Amino acid sequence: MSTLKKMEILKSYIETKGLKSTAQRDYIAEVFFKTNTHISLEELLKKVKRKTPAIGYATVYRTMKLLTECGLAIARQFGDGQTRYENLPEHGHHDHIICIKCSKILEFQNEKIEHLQSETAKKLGFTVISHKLELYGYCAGCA
Amino acid sequence: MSTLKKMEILKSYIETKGLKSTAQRDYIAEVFFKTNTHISLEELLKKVKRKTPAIGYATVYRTMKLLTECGLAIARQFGDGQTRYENLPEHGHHDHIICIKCSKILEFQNEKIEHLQSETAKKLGFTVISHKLELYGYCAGCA
DNA sequence: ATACTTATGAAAATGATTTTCATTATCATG
DNA sequence: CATGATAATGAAAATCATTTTCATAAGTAT
Repeated sequence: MSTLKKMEILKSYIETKGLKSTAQRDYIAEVFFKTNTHISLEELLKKVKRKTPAIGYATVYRTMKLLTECGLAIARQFGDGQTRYENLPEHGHHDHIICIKCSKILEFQNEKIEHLQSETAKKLGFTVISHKLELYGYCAGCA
Repeated sequence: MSTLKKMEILKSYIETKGLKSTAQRDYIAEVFFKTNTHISLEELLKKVKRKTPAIGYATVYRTMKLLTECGLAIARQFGDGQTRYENLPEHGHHDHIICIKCSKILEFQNEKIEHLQSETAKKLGFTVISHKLELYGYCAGCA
């Protein structure tokens, strides 16, 4: 989904909820929609402050909560104590592999796994709509 | 794996690390190994305090860290801000498939998927230690 | 028993996130 | 376009889970 489309969704969500549109919120969302990693709040705040140093971290927290609420961001905890926010990918879906020592996160796709998943589900009478797959282990550097 | 076997593993882990065995730690581990849900530290502490009110929460934290380290517990975050600990199931590992309509949860096992996972990880330079796989969809009754 | 080291419990510290509060900005309406 | 009601902001304080500190109390090898 494009950034433009996401901004539209946000706008209409704000309208339906009777909220007000603000420059800070729009800018935080805009910066976030440009990311393609699992960004922590701290990192996002740093990015945002480059142009708008006056912004407070509470506002960033509030904005990310809003984006999570309306489905434009996915909040994930990988076990290092910090929530990371994932921007919906432009094209399709991916899974994660996380280093339990250095917290490095890689993304991967595997058609065969996806296929096996729906097959396994079918045997149990289920139709798969979505899934979450996270692998935990040691990366090359930490092995 | 039986509770007894887990206690043995813990004991040998403690020995190899040059740690000392204590009544508190043993008791916390024993109580934890009897659980079969995703228990929070608070809940575990409450259970433990029924018999040993003098125990401090720091000790429970320390013990769960130890159990997690030696693979006898799995720490999970479901997004409510609290870490939950999963006791290794009696019989091997399983994943979950969840109906998004009626919330039914089934467990399943699939060797092929596990194999593909470690293969995929290897290509990325990772060694897999554990994983989380959750399928979401409609069960037979809700399709 | 002794000496050395680890474990414990209570309290303090930490770090991420949330809330409070005074002030400012938005927006529908007159 | 002024107004009034209400939401949003930023800074600071509060909260909550978790970790660390520190003095004291075991555990263990000798």
